[in-house]
Amino acid sequence: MTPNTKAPVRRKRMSRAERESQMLEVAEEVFAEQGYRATSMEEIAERCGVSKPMLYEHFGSKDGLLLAILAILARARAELHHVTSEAMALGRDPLDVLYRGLVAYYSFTRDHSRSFALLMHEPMALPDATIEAIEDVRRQQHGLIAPVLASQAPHLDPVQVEAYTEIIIGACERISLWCTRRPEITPEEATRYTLDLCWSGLSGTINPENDISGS
Amino acid sequence: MTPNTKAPVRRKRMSRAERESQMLEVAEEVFAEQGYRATSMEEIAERCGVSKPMLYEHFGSKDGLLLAILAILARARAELHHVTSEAMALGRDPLDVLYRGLVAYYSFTRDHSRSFALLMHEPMALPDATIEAIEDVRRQQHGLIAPVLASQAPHLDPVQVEAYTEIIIGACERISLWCTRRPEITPEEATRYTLDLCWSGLSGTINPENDISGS
DNA sequence: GCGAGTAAGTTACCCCGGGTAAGTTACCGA
DNA sequence: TCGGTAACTTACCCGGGGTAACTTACTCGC
Repeated sequence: MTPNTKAPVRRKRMSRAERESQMLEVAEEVFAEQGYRATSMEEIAERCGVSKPMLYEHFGSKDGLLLAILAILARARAELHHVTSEAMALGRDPLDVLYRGLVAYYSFTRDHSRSFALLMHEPMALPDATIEAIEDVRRQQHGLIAPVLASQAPHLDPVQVEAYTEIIIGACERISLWCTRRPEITPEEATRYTLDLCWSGLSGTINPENDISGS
Repeated sequence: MTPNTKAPVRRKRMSRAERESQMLEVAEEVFAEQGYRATSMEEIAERCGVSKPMLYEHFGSKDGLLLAILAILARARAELHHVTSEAMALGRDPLDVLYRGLVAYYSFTRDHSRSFALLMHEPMALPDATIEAIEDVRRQQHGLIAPVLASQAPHLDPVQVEAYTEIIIGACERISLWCTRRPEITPEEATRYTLDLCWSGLSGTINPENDISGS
């Protein structure tokens, strides 16, 4: 008798803009929950209370949908860029500039952690076991680096050791990827760059007397 | 008349071990060429001169095949770990230890660049346009960071600026990911850790008088 | 009010690619 | 030479991305 036996979900008709933003919201949530590859368009559509072709009407393809989500992120990012640039302009010295930029970056990634995870967390599309394999590589690196830090600087608290270790791992990954784009860089040079920065730091390199504006 | 009109590829029968290693070799190549998602089992099978179910016989699934490749990589990595550890044990001071470790790491990633790219290059499974979006984020960061370095340290050559920028980007990505695992870390703390390392470097933190062995 | 036009939505389908069941071929040892 | 088995094939299933063609409901001019 009750109509909901036949119509369990109250499917409302919506305007294009309304529907679109609802879809984006749902899709971001589902992607973040299950990863990109594991999520079917069917499921997103269902959760929107709508059928699959509607999604295609709005976004063209699964990739298109993801791109639309990323575009939102890009707008936020543009905002970040703007704010950061202004903050940098206010910095009195390079250290201050870096400080402001970093705080903005980390705040941003925290406030947008869902989209950000979608972007940077590779879980998205890789087979589960593979992610494990990748993390194994990192754990191994962690196991190599952290003890050195801990034993050499016993006064550091464990969280600090962890943070430094993460930084070094990130730096290594980035640089070795960079090396594939610049094959002329030898491992020794790569090492030198890495050590210059991680060991000596920028403080010695950047002239503290300069201020941020070029002149 | 000639038999190769009907049998273009000379499909030889092989022993299990022979076939398996051939498959791994081919698969690694094709994955590296086209990415994981874009590669079909059919194509790998074809290039092996064999039919699809053979792949499944050997590896169970597409993910299994990738895992088997990664396992090879893991063995090489174990080798690296061993070599690196020994090198580290020879290091006279922390800097030397880091130096040896880094050279080993970068040499390894270069020598195994194909598998390594497979592992670390996210292209693997993400839609192409998405990769572009991710790279956009990085380019933006690059655009923020590189000018600061360049203007503040004019004596650095461009390659160096690029390297340092890559390191900072890598560090930021890693730390912000780390923050999602440790939500109690504030952006300000994250910034402090990043700056401590990238600005001041480890040299001040690690006591140079300690030698590598704990005692 | 009422029909035309359009935007929102649906059903039913294609096809590709991962994965499998069942059958076929070639090698090897007794 | 013949049986057994390991290497291999054909022919299929099915889930999910993507589309064509059709239907429903709101809106606006008369």
